[in-house]
Amino acid sequence: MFIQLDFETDIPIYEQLKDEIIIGIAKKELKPGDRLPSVRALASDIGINLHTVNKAYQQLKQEGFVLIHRQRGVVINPDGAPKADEQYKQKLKMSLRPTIADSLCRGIDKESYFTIVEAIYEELLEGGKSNE
Amino acid sequence: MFIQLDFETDIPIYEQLKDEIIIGIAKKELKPGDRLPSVRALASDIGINLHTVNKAYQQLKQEGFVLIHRQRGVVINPDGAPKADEQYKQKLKMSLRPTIADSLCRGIDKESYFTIVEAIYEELLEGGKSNE
Amino acid sequence: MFIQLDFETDIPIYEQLKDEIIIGIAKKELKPGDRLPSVRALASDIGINLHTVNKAYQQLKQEGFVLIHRQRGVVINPDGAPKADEQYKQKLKMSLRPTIADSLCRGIDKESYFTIVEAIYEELLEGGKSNE
Amino acid sequence: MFIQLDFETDIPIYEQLKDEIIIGIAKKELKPGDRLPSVRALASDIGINLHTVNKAYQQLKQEGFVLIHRQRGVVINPDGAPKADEQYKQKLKMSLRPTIADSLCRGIDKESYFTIVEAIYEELLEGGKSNE
DNA sequence: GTGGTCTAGACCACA
DNA sequence: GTGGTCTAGACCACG
Repeated sequence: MFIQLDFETDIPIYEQLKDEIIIGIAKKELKPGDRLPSVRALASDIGINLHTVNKAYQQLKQEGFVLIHRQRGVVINPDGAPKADEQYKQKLKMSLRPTIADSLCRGIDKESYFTIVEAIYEELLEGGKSNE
Repeated sequence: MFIQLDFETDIPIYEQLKDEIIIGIAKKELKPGDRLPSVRALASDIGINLHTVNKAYQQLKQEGFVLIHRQRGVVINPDGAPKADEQYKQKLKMSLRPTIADSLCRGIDKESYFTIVEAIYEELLEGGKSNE
Repeated sequence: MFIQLDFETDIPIYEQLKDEIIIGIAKKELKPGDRLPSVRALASDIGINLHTVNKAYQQLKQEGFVLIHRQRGVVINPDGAPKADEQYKQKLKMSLRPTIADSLCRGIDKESYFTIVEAIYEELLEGGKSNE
Repeated sequence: MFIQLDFETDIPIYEQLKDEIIIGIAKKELKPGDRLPSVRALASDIGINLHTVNKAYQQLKQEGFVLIHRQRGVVINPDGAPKADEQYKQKLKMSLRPTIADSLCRGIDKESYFTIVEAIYEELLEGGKSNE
């Protein structure tokens, strides 16, 4: 489980951190019940601000990916993340529409798009074998 | 071609505007050579500042979707948008990975995801029949 | 002597027109004493506004490239353009510095730059053989 | 590194600012990785609006001269500016042609022109010794 | 502290 | 009329 951040992009660091952790969960490199490093440890490890790590953790908790125990620290939600409801799918669709429209304008047809998505699924599903 | 903006979300207005226009192009409601409203007209139409509209137009110009023509104002690029290269696909993939991982964690499998994407393509491709 | 205008660039049309005429003079396609088309003729010929052509002509007059006679219309200055003084050279240098700096940053060394300039001189000096 | 602006000329301030910074990079007064002043600092320093500085910075970013780094602010691109391709050279040539034609008409021959360009190169290349 | 966004209102150049 | 530039001042997100 490597955390790779890009300080030059305009995606906030805490978002990137969240994303990396969620990808880790999706890949099953992080399993329900697993402990995450402490805010301090992770911050100094990556070389970023405490608040930044904290913000990521808080949002992950808010979204149900992790639980924050006083004693045990931050752990991956043993029950797994909350299942997607219709509202989630609706938001997903809304967020996807602009990028799909953009790629469509640039000549990426449905098949090419699916190929790309397929590649991501493979990376997420197969990548889990080498469980870190 | 209706421009629908959400002033509550944290997506910048100029981004939403860009997205709407790109979707319009994808749906072929906006065709190569078509004129867009003037910054002032559109701004007062939507009820936002002309600089915000201008920012959207400038970025669309920069990305090759529109030309800013001396006489005719802002025009959909007659040559269409620049075709996607490998770099674009790579960036697309990178931007898609986190959302796919997120939905995967929430129990949306590949088939469900494809269904959603499929629905978007239908909306974009079929919507063109009723040209605005 | 073809006037080629680009309506998509951000260089004003009257500037482009001026440039084309000056290039014509440099190439000796336009010789001292030659008449230029009337404002009206040229405007309708190129499909631009009267005022635009007029502005170009006025500035060419102002810079000494042409004379505007009541009867004979616009003619290339029989005495040639005014010779460059030190002030002109100074301004030229100032205007060149940023582009040279830019190309230098992008890896164009002095030799490459000279090669480009050389090509332009050839085009201007040799092109005159086929006098329009 | 002094920023010298001319408020009389019709060259936009943000362009002059860009030019000054690019010249600074060419002269190696600004080296890869160097930080530029914050928009606010530079704006109040020069006595212009922060949006004007921002516009210059944004365009420099867009052209690859600087990165806008989350933590470190605006930084000279550590990898240097993107190398010139054929398209760049073509545009350079196009932009040079009118000024060369103009100076040619005014009696500046190739040798005189080269002398001027030579002087600029000396200023840019030698100036680096006295690193500000 | 940084840059990002949005607003408001001004003036100018261009066609 | 169009877009381009500049100013001024506000609020927010990020780290």
